[in-house]
Amino acid sequence: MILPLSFYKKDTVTVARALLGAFLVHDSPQGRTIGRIVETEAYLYRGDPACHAHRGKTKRNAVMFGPPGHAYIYFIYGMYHCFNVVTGPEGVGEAVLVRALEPVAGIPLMARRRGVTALHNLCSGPGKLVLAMGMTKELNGCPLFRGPLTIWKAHSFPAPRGQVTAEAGCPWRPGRIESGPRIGIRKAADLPLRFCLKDNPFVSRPPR
DNA sequence: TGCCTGATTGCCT
DNA sequence: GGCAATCAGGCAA
Repeated sequence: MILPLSFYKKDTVTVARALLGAFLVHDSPQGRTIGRIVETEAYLYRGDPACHAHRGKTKRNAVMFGPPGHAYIYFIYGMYHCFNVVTGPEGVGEAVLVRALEPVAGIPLMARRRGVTALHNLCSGPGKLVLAMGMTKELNGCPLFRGPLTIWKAHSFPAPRGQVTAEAGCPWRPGRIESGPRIGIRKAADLPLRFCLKDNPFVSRPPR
């Protein structure tokens, strides 16, 4: 079941936690890839200087101020992109950064796109997973409940050809979520807005 | 294992 | 003009 628009209308931290275990599905011309979300970060409109929207709407962050349930993909460090899920009502700039996936399907395609083969290295970082999933800036602003890029509820994805990874049937439970400070930011570096599945080997780095 | 650095470019001050 | 929600590789311990 594809997560409906209503899923994204809850508050941003709730969405960041609820996305853990869900499946990100991208149908590209090269084929389908699927990854299970295992690490997220929340970026809040108010009281969070690290949030792109903190200083108001600009050309770059405009999508964050649009309706929830859409992709916010931005260019960073001259060579990478990061994928976010827009949350909060229209006019409020909040989003959830997806930081790591557990590869589920289309793994050979992911490996080709990344130029590496180790499973735990395919999607273990925000820049890595965008490459592995074949997402581009063209998807910036696209809805996540219809179209080529969708997010499916944990436990609900009908695995292709009956193939399921061992972890695919193991969605998040409250006790299995760990939180801590976000990664790679200087401002508001102490806020505990990073969430990941406890002991999951596919996170970008283990929580401190 | 872990720290440090270079690569590379669009956007904002 | 400087920075940025990153990554891979090099080098030291």
